[in-house]
Amino acid sequence: MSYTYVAPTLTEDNVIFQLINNQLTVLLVKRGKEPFKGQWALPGGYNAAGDTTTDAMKRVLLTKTGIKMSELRFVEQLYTFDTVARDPRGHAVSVSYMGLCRDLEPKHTASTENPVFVPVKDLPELAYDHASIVNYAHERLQSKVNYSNVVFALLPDKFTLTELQSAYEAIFGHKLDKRNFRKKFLSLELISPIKKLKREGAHRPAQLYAFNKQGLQILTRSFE
Amino acid sequence: MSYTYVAPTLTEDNVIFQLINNQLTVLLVKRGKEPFKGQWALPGGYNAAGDTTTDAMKRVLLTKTGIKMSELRFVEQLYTFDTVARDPRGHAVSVSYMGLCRDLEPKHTASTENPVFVPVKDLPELAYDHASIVNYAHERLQSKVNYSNVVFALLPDKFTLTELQSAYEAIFGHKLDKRNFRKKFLSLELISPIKKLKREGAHRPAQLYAFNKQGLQILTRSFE
DNA sequence: ACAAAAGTGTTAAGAATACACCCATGT
DNA sequence: ACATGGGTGTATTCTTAACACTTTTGT
Repeated sequence: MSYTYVAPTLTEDNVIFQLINNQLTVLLVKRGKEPFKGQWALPGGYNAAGDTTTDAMKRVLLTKTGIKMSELRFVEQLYTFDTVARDPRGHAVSVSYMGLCRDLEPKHTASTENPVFVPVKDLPELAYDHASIVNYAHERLQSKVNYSNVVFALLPDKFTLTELQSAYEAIFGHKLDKRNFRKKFLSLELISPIKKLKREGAHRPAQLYAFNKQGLQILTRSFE
Repeated sequence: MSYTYVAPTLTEDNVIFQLINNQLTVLLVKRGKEPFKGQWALPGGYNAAGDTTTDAMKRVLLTKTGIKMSELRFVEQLYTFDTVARDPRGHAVSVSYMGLCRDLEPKHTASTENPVFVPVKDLPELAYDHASIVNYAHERLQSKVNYSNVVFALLPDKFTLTELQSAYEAIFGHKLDKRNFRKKFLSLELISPIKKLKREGAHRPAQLYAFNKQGLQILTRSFE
């Protein structure tokens, strides 16, 4: 069988989230070529023979947005879509990944105009089926923050409880009760206060916290 | 770029679960060719250009196990693995799917010896990375029965509460409390008693139940 | 003194858990 | 009459949800 085998086009698409001004944003690029020239799209591209899907992700991200994969604090594969090919051949298979980061500035690169983080609440029309991929990623993130500490990847190393709560609110898209949030989150024993306060603005300084462990932890008792 | 593009080998692997004698079983085939000749493996194969991943699944299942995809009562994509190729070329990308069914008998086909449902608790050594794929699928199923009615796909249309509980126990791998299970499951309002009893054996006949709705339903209030 | 965000507890309702006996049938 | 699996309720603990005022700072 294998001697006549021809593989379908394999592509790779990325949903990179970041919190900016207490808003959840996603990294988009403006396509410089047909198809969908001039439209906003997720940064994505071809996955060539010899490259694993993470190799492809690394290359695509760097080429299209100037972001190094090592700058992402959390990466997870999402789903593999049967989709429209990037070229006129028609059908393609596209593996999508979600990445979480903080404080990243995408760079203008040769192959794309204007990589930029756009608030998820206010997305422009996207090329291909990318709107549904963003949606899928957002839902995954929402459920993941519920049963893990993955929010660490979107926060600075030292953060206040208000910043933490605000991250959850940005991800869920709704407000949470301050006292209940603090009580519940502290009971998970994922974070501890550090010997430092955040002094900023004309108000009482805030206790800073840090996560107890680096990396992903899965909770038995879910959050929200 | 696309004129020099060569795609990696794309394959497709299936984890088909079924309940047999109150045990969760998974469909395996004995490989007739190298590599891993003579070893047990998941039914899988090539995904060729022009075929969507579900096209590939349909073909692979029918060819290797004689099972029609339409006989599966639930299908869900699991994960896409960077893995060892089925041929000596090395690297391949493999999309895996989970399927749930009941009362299916796999058939001996030209391309495989002995497709057979094997208890998940007592798996033989598997080819490739298939042991970890089965494990991944099992975890997905365990979490999915918790927040959905997906267990319907493994049960007959009419079933007793004891059969339902036994399905959960087979999936979780541990016993559940009878009174608490019944109280909790009935409170979800997914099933209703029908006007029929199951009479079987020298004991009190059992009330039969049916799911209220066909197809997958997601719960807000999780199960276990 | 005031504006602004930080911090803090209690009550009530609902959910989860632990647990043991009687019921209806076939042989 | 007995063996077999079907069926049922209560009390306790834990979790969730609703809710408002005081504290500390900078200006």
